[in-house]
Amino acid sequence: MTTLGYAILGLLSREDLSGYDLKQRMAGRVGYFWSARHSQIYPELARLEDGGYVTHSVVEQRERPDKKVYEITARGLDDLKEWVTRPPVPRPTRDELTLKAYSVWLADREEATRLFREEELRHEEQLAHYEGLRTWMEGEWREDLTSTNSPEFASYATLRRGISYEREYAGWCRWMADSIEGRGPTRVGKE
Amino acid sequence: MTTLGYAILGLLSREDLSGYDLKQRMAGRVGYFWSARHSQIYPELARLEDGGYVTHSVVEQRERPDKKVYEITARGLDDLKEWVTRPPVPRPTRDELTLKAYSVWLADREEATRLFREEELRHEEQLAHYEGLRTWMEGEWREDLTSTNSPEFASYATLRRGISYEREYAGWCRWMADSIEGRGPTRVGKE
DNA sequence: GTATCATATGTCAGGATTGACATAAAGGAT
DNA sequence: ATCCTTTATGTCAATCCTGACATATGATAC
Repeated sequence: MTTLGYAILGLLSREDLSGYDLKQRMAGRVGYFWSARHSQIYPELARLEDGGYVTHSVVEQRERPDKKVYEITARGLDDLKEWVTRPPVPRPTRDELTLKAYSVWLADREEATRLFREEELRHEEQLAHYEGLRTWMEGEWREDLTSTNSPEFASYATLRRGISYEREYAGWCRWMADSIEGRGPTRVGKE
Repeated sequence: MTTLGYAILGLLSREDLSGYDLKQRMAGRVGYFWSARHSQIYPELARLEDGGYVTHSVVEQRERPDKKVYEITARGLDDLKEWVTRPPVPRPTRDELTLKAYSVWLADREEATRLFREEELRHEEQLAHYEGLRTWMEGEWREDLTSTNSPEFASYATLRRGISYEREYAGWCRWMADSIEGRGPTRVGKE
C-alpha cells in the first residue's frame, strides 16, 4: 500500500467521497501535508478497490454527470489504523529554496534579497490564512478539541503543524533577506 | 537542467570533486536540504558534461582505483548564478508523519503517544547535532560570516534553516505527544 | 446558437528517484 | 588463501508523480 493510498483512506474514514471530491481535497492539501492530482487518484482508487480496502456505488445525478462514491471497508479501516502508529521510514527533505541558499554567495545582492523577501511574503500569507482557520476551529470546535479521538482534533493537529511550519519558514526567509540586505537580522523576540 | 544538476553545480562551484565525493556529500545532505544516491549522480554528471556545464579529468591513484574529478565550467557557473535567484516553482510539501496526524483520532492512545515521542527524540537529536555544528562555525568562521558573499555564510545559512526546521518539528511532536497523552501540552515559553 | 465553465472520470508519456545488481582495485583481518 | 571493507564507477527495473491528452454532461454567459 502506498502513502497516497493511506491519504485517501484517511479522507474516506471521515466521509464517503467520489474521486472528484478527493481531488478537490487533495489539490490543496490533505491536512495540508499531502497532495495528488486526479491522474494519480483514479488509478489508486482502482487499486484500493482491487485490494478490498474500498467499495464504490454509482450515484446518478440529475444536474451533473453520474459519479462513483467510494466507501472505506472494515479491512481498509483496520489497515489505516495500523498504519497511523507505524513509524514512518525517514525520507529525505527536498527544499529547493534552501538549496539555493547554499549557493547564495554567488548571487547578486539585490536579486537575492528580492527572492527571499518574496518567499517571506508567500509564507506569511499562508500563515495568515492558517491562523484564520485556527481561530475558526477553536471557536466552532471548542468541545471536540478536548478529546484527541475526534476527527476535529486530528484536523486541528495538522493545522497546528502547518502554522508552525509556515512561521518557521517565513522567519528564516526574513533572516536571510535581512542578512543579505546588510541591515543585519531584525530581532523579533529572542532568536 | 534538473534541480539535482544545480545541487551538483553548487558543490562543484566550491571545489573540484569526483562522483564518489559528491555521493558522500549528498548522502547526508547538500546544505541539509537535498540528497541523492550515486545511481542518480553518475548519470547526471554525464548529462552535465554533455551540456558543457562541467568537465572531467582522470586522476590516477596508487592506493585506490582511478577517479574522475569534475570541474565546473564558466557556462556552468553562469547558469548556477542565474538559477540561484530565480523563484522556485512551489512544490507540494509531503510529510508522512503529519499525514498520519490527520488520522490519529483512529489510533490507540499509547501507541500514538509512543510514535510522537520517538519522532520528537529524532528531531531533538538532529537539532543537537546541528547546534554543535553551529557553535563550531560561529567560532571557526567568525570573520567569513560577516560577508554574505562567502561560501561559509551560505553554509551557515542552510544550517540555520536546518536548526529552525528541526526545532519547529520537535516542538510540534512534543505538543502532539503531550496532547494525546492527556497531560495537556507543556508550555515552553510563549506558544 | 455557441462558447465557456464546473462537474466527472479516465489514460499515457516522460521525468525523478530508489533499491538492487554489477564490476574492480587495494588494504586489512583471520 | 579468503573474506570484508572502502574506494570508485556504472546500469537497470520499478515506483512515484506531473502535465498533457481525452471525453461527456449540464449550466450559465454572450
